[in-house]
Amino acid sequence: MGLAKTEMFTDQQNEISLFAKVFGHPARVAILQHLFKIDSCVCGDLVNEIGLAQPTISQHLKELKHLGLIKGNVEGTSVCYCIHKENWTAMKTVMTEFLNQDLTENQDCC
Amino acid sequence: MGLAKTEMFTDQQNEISLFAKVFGHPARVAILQHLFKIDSCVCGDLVNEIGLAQPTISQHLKELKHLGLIKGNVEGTSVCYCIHKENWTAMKTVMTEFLNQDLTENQDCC
DNA sequence: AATATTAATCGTAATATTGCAATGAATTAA
DNA sequence: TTAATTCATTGCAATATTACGATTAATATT
Repeated sequence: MGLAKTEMFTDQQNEISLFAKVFGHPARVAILQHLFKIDSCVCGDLVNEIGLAQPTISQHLKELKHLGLIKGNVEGTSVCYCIHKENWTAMKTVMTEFLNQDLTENQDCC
Repeated sequence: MGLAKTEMFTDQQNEISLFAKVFGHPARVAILQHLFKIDSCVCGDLVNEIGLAQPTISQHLKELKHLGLIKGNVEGTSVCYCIHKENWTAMKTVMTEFLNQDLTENQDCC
């Protein structure tokens, strides 16, 4: 039905999948990498940087902001975006724990 | 249009988003965590473990297998699944590099 | 052979996502 | 005040995803 039955999973599983989902589009990956690369706020040139229309970029930024991974500050007519450090670090903890599950005892039986 | 314009992004950005997308559903997160937890092959009981119908689980397993993150071996009438260690490690390298982008110089101007 | 078991596939319905043109809201510049 | 700039929002079309009943395919058991 196109709808995840989130109630049958743990909070942790749902949290991991929500973070992963937002990284599940190359435009959002590109936006985040650009924000890291310029290492400060970016005001408006994301539309030129990425090759998508302004409403599309705006929508992707909204999703990143909704998850708390970026901040947006209004500066006159433009808006400045940057990585939300604390939240990024918190997200990294959750995702890293998932990725680093222990493999050492695995018998590799297949 | 519901279709990512992958050709306008780098191979790395597309690869990150593909891995992330497969983690973007709690059922697949739960399947992977279960495979790690039992630390060996699991033969068939994933449908009981997760609360979804057999065709749904089978579909999620297919996606995980397609990305190479799990292996599936036929054993009689059942199929045994386990984590594909090498590919998991390779994926982890890609994802960790993305998550660990340097924040130290960031001015946090917002 | 007939039946049971297990898992993949097919078909379909419901919902979500992506992308953008058009528009709107807010500020700045003239 | 009028026009320009910048970005958010709306509305819509195209496509993707999720879920599952029904079926199929393959092997195992009797």
